[in-house]
Amino acid sequence: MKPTAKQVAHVAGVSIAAVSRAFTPGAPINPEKKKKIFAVAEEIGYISPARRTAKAVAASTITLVAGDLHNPFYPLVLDTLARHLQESGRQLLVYALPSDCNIDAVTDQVLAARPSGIIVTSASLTSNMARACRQNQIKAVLLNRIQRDMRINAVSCDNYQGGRDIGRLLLDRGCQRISLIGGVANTSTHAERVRGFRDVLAEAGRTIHAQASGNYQYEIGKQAAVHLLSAVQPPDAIFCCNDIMALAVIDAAKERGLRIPQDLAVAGFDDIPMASWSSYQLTTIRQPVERMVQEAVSLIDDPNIKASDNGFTRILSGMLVLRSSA
Amino acid sequence: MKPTAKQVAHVAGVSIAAVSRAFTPGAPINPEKKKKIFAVAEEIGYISPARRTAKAVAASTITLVAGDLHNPFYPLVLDTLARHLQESGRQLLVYALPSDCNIDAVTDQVLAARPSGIIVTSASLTSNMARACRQNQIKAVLLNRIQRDMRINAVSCDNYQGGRDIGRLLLDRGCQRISLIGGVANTSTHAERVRGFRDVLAEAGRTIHAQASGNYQYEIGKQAAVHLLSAVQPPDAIFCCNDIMALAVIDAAKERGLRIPQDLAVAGFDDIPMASWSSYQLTTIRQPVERMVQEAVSLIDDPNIKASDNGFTRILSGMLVLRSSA
DNA sequence: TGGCGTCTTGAAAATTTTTCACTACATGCA
DNA sequence: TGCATGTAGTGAAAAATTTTCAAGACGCCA
Repeated sequence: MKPTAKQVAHVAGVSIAAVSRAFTPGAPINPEKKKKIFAVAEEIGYISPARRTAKAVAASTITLVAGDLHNPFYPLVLDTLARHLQESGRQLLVYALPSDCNIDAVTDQVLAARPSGIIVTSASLTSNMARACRQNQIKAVLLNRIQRDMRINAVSCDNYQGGRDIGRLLLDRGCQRISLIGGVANTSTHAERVRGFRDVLAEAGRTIHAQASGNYQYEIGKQAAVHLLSAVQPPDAIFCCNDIMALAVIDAAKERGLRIPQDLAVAGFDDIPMASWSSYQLTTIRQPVERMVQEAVSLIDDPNIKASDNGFTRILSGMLVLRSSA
Repeated sequence: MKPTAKQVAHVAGVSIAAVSRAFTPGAPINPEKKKKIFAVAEEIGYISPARRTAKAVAASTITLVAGDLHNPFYPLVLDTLARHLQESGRQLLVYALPSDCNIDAVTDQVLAARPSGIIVTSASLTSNMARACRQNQIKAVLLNRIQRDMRINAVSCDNYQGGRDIGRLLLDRGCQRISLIGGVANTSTHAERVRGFRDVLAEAGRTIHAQASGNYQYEIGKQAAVHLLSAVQPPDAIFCCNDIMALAVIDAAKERGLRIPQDLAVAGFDDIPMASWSSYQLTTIRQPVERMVQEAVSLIDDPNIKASDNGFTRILSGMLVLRSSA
């Protein structure tokens, strides 16, 4: 038996007209009464035909929640996603997280729009948000990040293999004091890139000569480079966990009159457009952005995957791009 | 007298149930009959309560149509706009124009979503799109571009004054062979920046020593630089109409062993994050992104401004940012 | 040809939305 | 202080819309 507004009115102790008014945008109703009506409606599973229509219209929308649009890698993701959705007549909603907020700051807004799926990138999913997505039957996908404690869908480059590839390359180049500038410590991108890098060094009987943290940003990455290059035994190679930091390392090295790669080999991760600029010519791992976007949308579109499932993870190979920095 | 579904049914020669089905997503109805019902409904001004609700929900949405998210200036615009809208409980829809398409490619999609306003950036508005916005009572605003033939709202940096400021600076620096790399010829950003630059040189009895076109892109800008620097009398200063091209010029100059700014002074326009990187330290005009975004949203929100009005233009001052490149 | 399944349709029933009269409350003015 | 006015919220009832259901049309297969 399908729930009706009449039942909502009975349970909430209001008139049927009040229930209808609660669901009609701009109709006069006491806000507290409106809240109560919505609570009861949700409890018994009632949704007005008008809201159902609004929901159906919104179902052709996918939402991107982006934690960092200043890193040139993520505008690429956004651009690719927008074009991909447009090709199938769909729309992209974008939420940009302020740098001092976590995703809980936008959870209510994001879910209120009833998108058919949510893609989160360069931000961590909170358990609050994960629960809310499940309750609202809205699928969420992490893009370029994996959170194993969250049971959430994820699409990521094979960061571990990328880290290995760079480690192998620097060893092959004969580098002796191979060092590392890491990203954000509690992210899978950082952890896996470092783990792959460290494993391949260990397999060759080597350890990371020196390590600093660059928070995935140019300025902090540059400070980390200055710190490492000031050591008594400075590195002769640095793997940076993303390109922006690697470009900062190159800048810092040049300021000290170091030649790239003769005095210092530098490698990054991402292959942002700036990596190919003449001042940098950065050797890096190219993330397969097109494929990653396709897979994320696929996960959302797959009818066999439910919002309440335990999460699927798809790992896609990156590609080593050789330029003159290492 | 408010139009009813009963009237639509009478005019279209169908039942009231058919009219309701036409407006209910997923309800079974012959597609041709559906089209006819919508046509009649539009003619007499009928919209079902369900569709009215969907429309009201969409009215808290603003759409950004972006022609170029690869230029780091525009992700900044997008990020600023998204955050600005979120603060007032609104949502941002994003459409990314493929590089071989004009805005007509997304007009139907964009308008079908019934946003409360459309912001177009790094793309030209077509007369088709302008007309469609007026018919649908949806306000459009050009951001960082002005099209005087379109009678459309626009918000822009004072490109003319910016061009003047750079010209004045290069003259003050004593540069003799002051040259120019332009952007995209039929854009207001190009035209005004060049005009300001040219006017200030003319006022000092000078002309532009040499000129090339860089299409606002790194690679083409670099080719233009190589061309200018290969001349018998190469420039000792180059003003590039955007930062990306200026960074490419610096790269090209360094490849030739030229010192910046002693052998070649370089200036740009935008103040993207990369302009402050150590390899570049670019002197440029900073566009007031926050203010521009605020003004664009203001134009959309202003109840006294109608979609059918002749268009308002707001010009905001940029700021000369001195670094070591000029 | 008959049976079955699918799609579309209008009449009628069910449900939702809107209208209207009323109440309560706040504000301004004499 | 009392009265008039305006605004916001409300439920009953009228109006409008949506859904249900039975019927017809059509295509396919044995």
